[in-house]
Amino acid sequence: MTIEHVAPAPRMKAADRRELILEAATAVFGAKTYVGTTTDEVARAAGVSQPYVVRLFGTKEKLFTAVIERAYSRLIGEFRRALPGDPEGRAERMGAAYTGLLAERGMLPVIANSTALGGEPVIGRVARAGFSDIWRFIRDEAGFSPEESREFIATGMLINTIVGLRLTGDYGNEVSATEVLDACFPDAVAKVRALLPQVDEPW
Amino acid sequence: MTIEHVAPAPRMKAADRRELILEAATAVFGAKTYVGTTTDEVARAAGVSQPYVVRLFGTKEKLFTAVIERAYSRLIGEFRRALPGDPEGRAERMGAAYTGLLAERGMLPVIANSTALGGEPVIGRVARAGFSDIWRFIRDEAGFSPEESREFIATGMLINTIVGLRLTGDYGNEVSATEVLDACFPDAVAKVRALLPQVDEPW
DNA sequence: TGTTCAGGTAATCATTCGATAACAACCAAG
DNA sequence: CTTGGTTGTTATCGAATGATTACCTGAACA
Repeated sequence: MTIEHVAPAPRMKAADRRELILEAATAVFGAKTYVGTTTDEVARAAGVSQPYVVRLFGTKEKLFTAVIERAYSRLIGEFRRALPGDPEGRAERMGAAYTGLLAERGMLPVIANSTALGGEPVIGRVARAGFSDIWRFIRDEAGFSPEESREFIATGMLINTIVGLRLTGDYGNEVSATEVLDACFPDAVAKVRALLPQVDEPW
Repeated sequence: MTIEHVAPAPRMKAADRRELILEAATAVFGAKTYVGTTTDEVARAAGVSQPYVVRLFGTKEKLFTAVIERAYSRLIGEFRRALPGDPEGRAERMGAAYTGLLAERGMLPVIANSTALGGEPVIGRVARAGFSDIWRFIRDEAGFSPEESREFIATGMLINTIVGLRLTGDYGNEVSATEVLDACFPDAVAKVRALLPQVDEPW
């Protein structure tokens, strides 16, 4: 635990502090994976003490599930805002909404990593629920056909993989990485690239 | 550490023992994620002592990278065996090779999880290298077009996600899981479903 | 102006877990 | 046989880290 005598954090309503910690936690968990990050790192990123993080969320696991739930919730919110308008461009707008959310620190890696945690008893349930919500939204609210849904989700998973692997960092330097990105995002390479390198930036 | 007085493991050539441990480690890492599994669990799954696992591989991290390298290597091996024959059915045969490898304990979750670990300095390099090898194989040896490659990989990532989330098996009734599966694998639902539930079975 | 409670910290504990050391049995070669 | 390398073990350490406890402090309100 880092002992770092510091002026107490300025007073704040617990709800606001919670949101602030969730934002910081998203960034840290996103950069270092669930088990790889300590509650102390989250606390320092949020500018509070480690015990306070634990007290506000109960356990590290609960903190993480809160982060995941928030991420999926935000994602659906973005999708919903992209809904109205010409039905023709709906998929494009929703895709843009997705990449838009990527700009938020840690948001995408958290979502991407969550899909690999189905084996964890508690976290897995939350991750499945989040994914199911997305799927239902796409089918019911957005009205995608099965084939459209599959295509849309698959593209999202591909983005997740590319970001998860940090392949964007190798673009231009490594042949295969360059090729993968060119093949997967013929139109949007620049956009995807511009958004993602910052994923690991120190907090 | 589990103290469990046990008759010494029967003697074996170190190379064979290594392979045996790698197989066991694949199953355990696949079921519980990298940081979630202990070297002691791997050791017990392999029927040897924990310190011996560490000594054979140096560190837990090196053990895991060995597991990943082996997984991608096996995967390319399977793909290569599916290559000869009518070029028309090549993609189908390779897909079958993939799902075939899934039957091996932990193999798929290890590959799937590896794509989320690009942020780890050492493991990330290995994961990227493995993915790049697959990509190069698909382009160069299998001769897929960019669009075919993208489609092929995307489908694989979708499978990874579904398995990673454990949308199959016992959890299948929990959510719209069957719907996801039906939409994503209209032809192969039965096959995929039959293969995957066993991912987490106790070792 | 006292008092009460929410917001927050410092100190410390209890485990867990990867790693190390030291030792023991087996087998092959000279 | 005995000697040396290989295969393995038991015992134990040390660091990391999530959680707990006890305490402090500022403001709102009577």
